[in-house]
This record gives sequence, C-alpha cells and structure tokens, in this order.
Amino acid sequence: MKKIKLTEFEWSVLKATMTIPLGQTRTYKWIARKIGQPQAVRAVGQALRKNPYPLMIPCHRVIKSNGTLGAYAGKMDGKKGRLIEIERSIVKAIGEEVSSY
DNA sequence: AAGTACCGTTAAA
DNA sequence: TTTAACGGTACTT
Repeated sequence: MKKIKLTEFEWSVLKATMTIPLGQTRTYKWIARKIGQPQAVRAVGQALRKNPYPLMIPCHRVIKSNGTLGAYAGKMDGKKGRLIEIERSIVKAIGEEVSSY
C-alpha cells in the first residue's frame, strides 16, 4: 500500500468535496471557505483537476459560483457533463419512494 | 464586459 | 532551483 503523497491542502479539499450530498452541487468558493482558505479557490480547482481519487471525489458536483461548469466538466462531453442531472433524478426518485411510505 | 490579482501544485528548463 | 502555467472568484475600470 503506497502512501499517497498529497499535500495537506489537497486533503482538505478532498475531504470537503466528499461531504457534498448526492445530487447536490457546490461551488469552488464553498470548498475554499470550508477549508478555511477562501482566497485559495484556484488551488481548490487544482486539487480537483488532479483528482487523485475520482471514485470518492465527485468533481462533477463542483461548479463555479456562476452556476456554469468548471474546467473539468467543461472539457467533458455533454454526456458526462450531465452526471449531476442524473444524480439529481436519482435523489428525486428516492424521495418519492420515501414519501410513499 | 474585460482585465487583474490572489493561492497552491506540477511540469519543464 | 527557478520559471511558467493552470484553474475560479472578486474587485476595478
């Protein structure tokens, strides 16, 4: 098991990103503020761009404050760029299931 | 609307 | 070791 060489800053970003609920979107600024460095929004984008753990880090849930997708999603094809919409649909479906109980 | 400054990591020279 | 580049937001013009 090789040690993952990541900086403390990156760990902070990854942890913050992990806490994003399914089907929800957060902004880079949101993460930057959560890790206590509202000035380092770009560094946050860097950590996500590198994305050491694609499976546990939902970078596609991270968007710009503008509401538009960031560089990562921006480079994606339309299909993958709609991941967040699919997740939202899932959440909605689950919500309806729960309501029927 | 466009330009600039700011932070942190990585690649290249 | 030093330099350049990438990436999002807020402020200024």
